[in-house]
Amino acid sequence: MEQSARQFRKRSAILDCLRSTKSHPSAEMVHDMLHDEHPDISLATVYRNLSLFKTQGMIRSLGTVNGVERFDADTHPHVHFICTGCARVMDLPEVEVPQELNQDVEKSSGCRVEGCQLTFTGLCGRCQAQ
Amino acid sequence: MEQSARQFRKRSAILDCLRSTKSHPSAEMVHDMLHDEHPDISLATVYRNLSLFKTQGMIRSLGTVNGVERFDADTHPHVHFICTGCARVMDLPEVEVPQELNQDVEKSSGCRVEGCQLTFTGLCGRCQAQ
DNA sequence: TTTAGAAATGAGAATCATTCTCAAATAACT
DNA sequence: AGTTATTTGAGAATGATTCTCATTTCTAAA
Repeated sequence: MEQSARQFRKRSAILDCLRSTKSHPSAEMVHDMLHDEHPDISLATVYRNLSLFKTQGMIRSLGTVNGVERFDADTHPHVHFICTGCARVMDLPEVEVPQELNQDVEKSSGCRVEGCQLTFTGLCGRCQAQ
Repeated sequence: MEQSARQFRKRSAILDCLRSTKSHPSAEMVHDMLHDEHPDISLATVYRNLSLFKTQGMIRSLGTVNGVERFDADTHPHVHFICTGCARVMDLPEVEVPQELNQDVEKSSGCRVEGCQLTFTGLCGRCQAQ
């Protein structure tokens, strides 16, 4: 039996929240953002469902920033910038992801490539001004 | 006064260990590898010195794999492959890092780029065979 | 609609990587 | 040797994440 969107209210609220933000939030940030609409949601439920979505390939993990895992509902290949000053994570939609590299990697290493992550770090404009 | 290599035996042992391996180890892996030569070294000292080297730019962090931070003494730009099966981290020396992207990022985003990380994930040859 | 079984959730405990504290050891410089 | 600054070991503290289990919510069939 298929799951309808309405059946698991908390679950879909978590996914909707992640899909409607560009902040690449952590589990705790998602929990905070949901607080107004779902004040009774548990942090464990947020963690649980983010893990589930991740294993299902519905969302991606961007790795950890300052020891905290960050998530992205946009699973299309794109580039990120992480500010070492304020820990913001931003998309860099203008930057091309070199898709042909996947082939190179598989050829030269014998590894089967399932994902690719290109991330720049440095100071965002806001943090440079300070 | 400069620090000679011999002054801080534990510290330089940690750096030497990281420089002499291609396994991109975690703090605990470094601690284990040092056990024969330095059975009295503390895990806290390994963590402490890896953090120090990182802030000094002598080593790089590759981010976390399964919740554990991995380190690399090779600070030259190069590409990594992380196996989702066995958590091995490998260099991909054959793959070119597109250096000119740094300029593109700074131009289009206004961010000051200080680092760049290109990482592929998937299954290594060993894990594909299983 | 009721009911039984399955899945999801909340609350808080447990886990585990990492950082911190502080006293002891070691090194540098007189 | 004596004095001071740095490094270290041991274990406690921290903090993000996961786990447990009782409760709630949903599903499917009667």
